[in-house]
Amino acid sequence: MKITRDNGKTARSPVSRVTKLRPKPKRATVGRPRKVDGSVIAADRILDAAEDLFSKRGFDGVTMREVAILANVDAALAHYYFATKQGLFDAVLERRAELVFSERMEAFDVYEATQGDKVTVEGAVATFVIPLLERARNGDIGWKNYFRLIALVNNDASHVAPSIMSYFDPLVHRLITVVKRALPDTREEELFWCFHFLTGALTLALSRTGRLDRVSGGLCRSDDLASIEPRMVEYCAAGFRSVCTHDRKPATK
Amino acid sequence: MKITRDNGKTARSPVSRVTKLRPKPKRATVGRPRKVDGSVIAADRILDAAEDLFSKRGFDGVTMREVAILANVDAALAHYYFATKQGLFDAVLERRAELVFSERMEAFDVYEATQGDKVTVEGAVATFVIPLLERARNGDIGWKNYFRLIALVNNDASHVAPSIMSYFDPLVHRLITVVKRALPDTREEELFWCFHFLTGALTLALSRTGRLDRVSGGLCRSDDLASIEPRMVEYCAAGFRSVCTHDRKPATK
DNA sequence: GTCTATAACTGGATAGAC
DNA sequence: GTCTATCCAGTTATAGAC
Repeated sequence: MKITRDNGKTARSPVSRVTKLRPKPKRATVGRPRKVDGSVIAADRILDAAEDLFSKRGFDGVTMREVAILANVDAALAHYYFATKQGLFDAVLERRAELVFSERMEAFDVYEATQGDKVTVEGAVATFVIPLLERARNGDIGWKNYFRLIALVNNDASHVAPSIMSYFDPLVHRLITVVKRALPDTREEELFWCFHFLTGALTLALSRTGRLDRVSGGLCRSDDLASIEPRMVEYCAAGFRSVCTHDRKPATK
Repeated sequence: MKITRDNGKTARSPVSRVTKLRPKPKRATVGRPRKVDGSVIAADRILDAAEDLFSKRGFDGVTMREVAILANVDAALAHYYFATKQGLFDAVLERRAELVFSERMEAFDVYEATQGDKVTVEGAVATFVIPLLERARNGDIGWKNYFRLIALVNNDASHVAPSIMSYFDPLVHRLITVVKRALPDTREEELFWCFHFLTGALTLALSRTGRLDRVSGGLCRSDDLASIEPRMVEYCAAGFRSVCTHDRKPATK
C-alpha cells in the first residue's frame, strides 16, 4: 500500500537530498504493542494523534509538530518512527485497514452461508455496511476518527486516495456479486452505479460534518449512527431495487 | 459569507502584525468584467486557477504561488486582489454561489407551478438535483472544478465548511417541503435523513474521484454524469419512498 | 529511545519602485 | 495595476548528544 503526495510544492529542491536514503527503523505498524508505565506507548500515541488531526484537516492541514504536541511526545520522535509525514499518514491508514477488511469479509461469509439461496438486496447492503457502521458507532474515538479519515480519503480527487481504497475493492465485488444473486437479470453496470450512490451516502455519514444538524434545525444529528444505520440500509436497498429492475439503455445514453 | 480557518499553524505570531488592517482594495467578485487584450482579466484568471487547484487539493494543499503561476500572474497580484489566501478561497466559493442558488430555486418555482397538486418524489428529487448536475455536465471546466470544490467543502469536517453550505439551506427546505407534499404522512426527521443520503451520493458524484472507474474495471466512469443523472434520481426517489412510508419509532432507537 | 539544535527550506504577506 | 525584493514565521527533516 503506497500513497504518495507529490504536487509541486512538496517537490524536493534541485540539490540532492539524502531523504529516503536514511536507514529508517522499520517498525511494523501492527497490533497494539507493549505498554509503558500504564499508558499506550509513544508510537501508538503518535498514530492516535495523527489519526485525529488528519481526519479533521487532511494531510496538508496538519503539521508534524501538532501531531507531536497532541501525542505528548517530542517532535523528532514522529520522524524517528515514521520517517516522513507521508509515512505517518500511510501508517495511520494501514493500522486498522486489515481488521476492517477481514471483519467485513467475514460478515459476507456468514451471510452467504446462512442464507443459501435466499439472499436479499437488503441483506447484501446490510452486510456491506453494518460491520463498518457498528465500529464507527461503538468503537472508541480512535475508530471514529479512522472512519472519518477513510471518508475524507474516499472523497479525495487528488492522488492521495487511490491506494488504500482499492484495498477494499474485493468487498465491493462481494457486494455486487451477492446483490446480483438477489436480482439476477441486472446488468453489472447498474450495480456499480448503485454502489457509487451507496458509497457516497456512507462516506458522508462517516464524515459527520454537522451540516445535517444545522439544516434540520437540530432534528437530526449527523453523528447519530444508530438512526442512520437502519435508514441507510433501507434507502440504499430500495435504490438498488428500483434502478436495477428498470430496463435502461445499455450505455451512456 | 465568512469562512475562517484558524488551526494553530496559521495563527499569527504574538507580535502585533498589521495583517487585516491594510486598506485592501475591495474589488467585488461579481460578474465577468471587462476583458483585457482579448483574454480574461487577471483577477478572474486567478479565481479560475484557484478554483482548479483548491478543488483538487483543498485549502491547505495549495499555495498562493502555485495559483499565481497557473494563472500566469505575479504572485503578489493574488494578494493585491484578495488580500489573504482565505479571502481568495472565499471569493472562489462565492463567485458562482448565487447563480447556482437562484437557478435551482427557480427550478422549484417552475416545478411547483407546473405540477400543482400532482408533485411526486421523483419530481422533487429531480428538481433538486438536475439543474446542478446539468451545469456540472455541460458547463466548462470552471464549473466542473467549482462543483468538485463544493463537494470537497460539503464533506469537510473542519470548520471551513459551514458557511457556504448553509447558504444553500433554503434549497434543502424546499426539497423537504415538496417531498412532504408527495408523501404527506412522513415525519420531518425521516425526510432529513433521506436528504442526508441524497447529498452524500451527490457529493461523491461531483467529486469524480475515479475510484468507481477502477473498482468497476472501467465499466463505469465517475465523470459520466449523463449516466449518473437518471439513475441517481431514481435511486434516491426510491430511497425516500421506502424510508418515508415505513413506520419507524420516533427517536434515536 | 528520547531530546536539543539546527539545517534547509517553504509559504503567506507586504513595502515600495515602476 | 503590476512586479521586485524581501521579511520572517513556521515546516520537514536530520545530526548528534544523552
